[in-house]
Amino acid sequence: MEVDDEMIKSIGEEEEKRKPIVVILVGAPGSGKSTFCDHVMRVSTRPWVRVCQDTIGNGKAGTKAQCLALSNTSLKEEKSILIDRCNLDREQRADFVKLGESHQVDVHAVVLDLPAKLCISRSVKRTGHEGNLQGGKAAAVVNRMLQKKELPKLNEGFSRITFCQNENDVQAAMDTYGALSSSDSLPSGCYGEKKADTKVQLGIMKFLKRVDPPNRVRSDKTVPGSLAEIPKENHFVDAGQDQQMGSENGAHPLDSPPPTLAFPSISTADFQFNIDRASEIIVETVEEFINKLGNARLVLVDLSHGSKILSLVKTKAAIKNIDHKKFFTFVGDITKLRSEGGLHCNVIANAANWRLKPGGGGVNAAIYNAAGPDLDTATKNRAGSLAPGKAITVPLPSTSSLFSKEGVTHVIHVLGPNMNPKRPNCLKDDYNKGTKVLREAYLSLFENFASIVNAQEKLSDSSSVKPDSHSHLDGISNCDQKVRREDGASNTERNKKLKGFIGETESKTLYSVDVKENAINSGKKSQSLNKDWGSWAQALYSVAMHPEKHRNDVIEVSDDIVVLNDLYPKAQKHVLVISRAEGLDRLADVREEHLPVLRTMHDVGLKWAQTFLSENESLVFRLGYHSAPSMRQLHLHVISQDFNSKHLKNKKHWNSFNSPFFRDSVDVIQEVSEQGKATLNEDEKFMSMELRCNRCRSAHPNIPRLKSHIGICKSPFPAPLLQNGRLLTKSDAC
DNA sequence: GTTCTAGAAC
DNA sequence: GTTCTAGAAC
Repeated sequence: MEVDDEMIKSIGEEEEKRKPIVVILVGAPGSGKSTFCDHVMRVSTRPWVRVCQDTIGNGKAGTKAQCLALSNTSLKEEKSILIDRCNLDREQRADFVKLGESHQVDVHAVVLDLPAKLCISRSVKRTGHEGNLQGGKAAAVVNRMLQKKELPKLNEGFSRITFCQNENDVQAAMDTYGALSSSDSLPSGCYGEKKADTKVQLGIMKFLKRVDPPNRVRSDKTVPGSLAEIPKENHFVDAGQDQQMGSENGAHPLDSPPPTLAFPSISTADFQFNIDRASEIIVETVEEFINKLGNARLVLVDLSHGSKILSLVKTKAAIKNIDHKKFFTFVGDITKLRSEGGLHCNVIANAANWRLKPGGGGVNAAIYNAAGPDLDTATKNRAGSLAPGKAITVPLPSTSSLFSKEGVTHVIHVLGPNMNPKRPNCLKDDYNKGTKVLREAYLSLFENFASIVNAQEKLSDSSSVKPDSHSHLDGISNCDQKVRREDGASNTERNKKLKGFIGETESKTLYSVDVKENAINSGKKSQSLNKDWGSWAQALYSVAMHPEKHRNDVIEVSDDIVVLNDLYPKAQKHVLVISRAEGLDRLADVREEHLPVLRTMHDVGLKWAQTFLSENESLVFRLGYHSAPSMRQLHLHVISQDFNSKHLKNKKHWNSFNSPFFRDSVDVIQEVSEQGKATLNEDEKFMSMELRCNRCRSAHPNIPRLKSHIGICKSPFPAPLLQNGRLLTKSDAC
């Protein structure tokens, strides 16, 4: 931003009298509005009042009306006011702009238009949550808000608008407002509007110089800070016309980059696939896929400046007129694209080996090194090997530094054909087969990426819908509060609200329809996303990600968990407490950092058991996890021990709750806190164990006989179950 | 996860 | 002949 010093100094010459102003801050959560206010109020000699919807309610959700009331009083007292709420769209600002007219004062806007990723990371840090889930949600909320962003214009009623696109701009604006004495005023007009901003642009150009010869510098205007835009102008020969920047009438491109897959050239390094043929295949498969990807982008990455594959692909893509906004090449380290390259790629592809093992060299070694051991663990949980031509998606645990530093959420392992006689499965010179396999590899890679994009779009929809349950709140203006809520500070109200759904077992039919639809959808869209989970196994995942779409089945929802009645209860009372953490598919994924989730799930489970116990004292509850669940998404079973259900039909049903395969929640929590993970008794042998009564331990030849026995057995439960709170009875609940 | 059903067990 | 299990398909 360029503040005109001379103009500032000329202020206040005509007016000696104190004249308050209204400064409306405009910015997403995490853009620095409160910091701005604090700074100005600390250094200024002018009396300021900060009108903050977050704090105005004294701990409760503030309202816009309260903010307006405080604004009116303050202006009457000749105090200037700082409106500290998001104010991202015109409608949200309108009432505050009107204050100018009613109090005959100037109304200014200070737009904190910082990169989305910065706002997101601040939002996450501010609320003290660094985990995957919270981070992802904060991101979704901030992104969603930014989509609705309407930058202020003078004709809304502002006399002055200051746009800040980076920290320096913000500092300058804080200095400007901080320096205002009671009688000063600032000149009217727009300041720091988007144009080729030297400060930011320099930073970008410095980077570009490093990674690519800088002989294609564009002179047209760009959006500073919009890192998503970087590659377009630099990585294709004849990148062509400016297609994206035109922000003529205030329509600004999003600050958050679209979903982006960075991938190395497959098989052309160690596997010695002919580079020219490979470039053909890349361009062809990209061309086939690019239009199926919405606004998502594909980026071919190579470390080397003189990369032959990049230049061949660039040329061929240009000939085919492939949209360079959606596909471009990039020179850089695939493990440092964001931190060193400023290119945010949420998904990266790994040129894997068939054993899916770390090390070796090249991209595989680099990615495993950068990701840390979590990638290996996560990969092993998905698959043990990979066939040439195939790809497999591995969600990156939030503990991985690739996740935290680079914003990579998924790694897709791809195995291409090998033409190198010194490596396994060499095709010798069979390029017929090699071409087919390489093509298959790229298509599989892009398909996996498309599945991730689909899943993330759904997630973002979900996050944007959830706050609507607070429909009494004030839409976007409450965004700061919403983010906080997303982070789990206040769930009780929502929980209470939804608790009313309990007992609506009739809704099962609806749920079953949902499940079927979901199965069909995921069968189509996510076929390759989770090869190890059948399409039918996605139902709980779907509920966890989109509880709002399953209102009839969900009996409780918070930021961390969803509770629903098991669709096929195996006992009189059988509910599932499902974690909402993306990537936490099953007990095997649970690590020490998930302890808070486990404890929350346990507490929620206990609460439900107690609720049921208060309705029926004779029940006994057990809380636990299946060692190897059939359904994706970590879920805690809260199940009464009568097992009186028509849905309990076979040995597996029984043994999954009555053998070591069932892991008590208390034990899981203890093991995870002591050993960092839970013991899994996954062996199939537990499923085929003889059928024994859960009370007297008597054996029974088949399910019907067992069921008739347990219907009458009144023996006490075995001693181990009575210890450590594994069983919950009425007396425990009191 | 369930459903369906062939064929084993009774 | 009927009951029950278990594997395939979804």
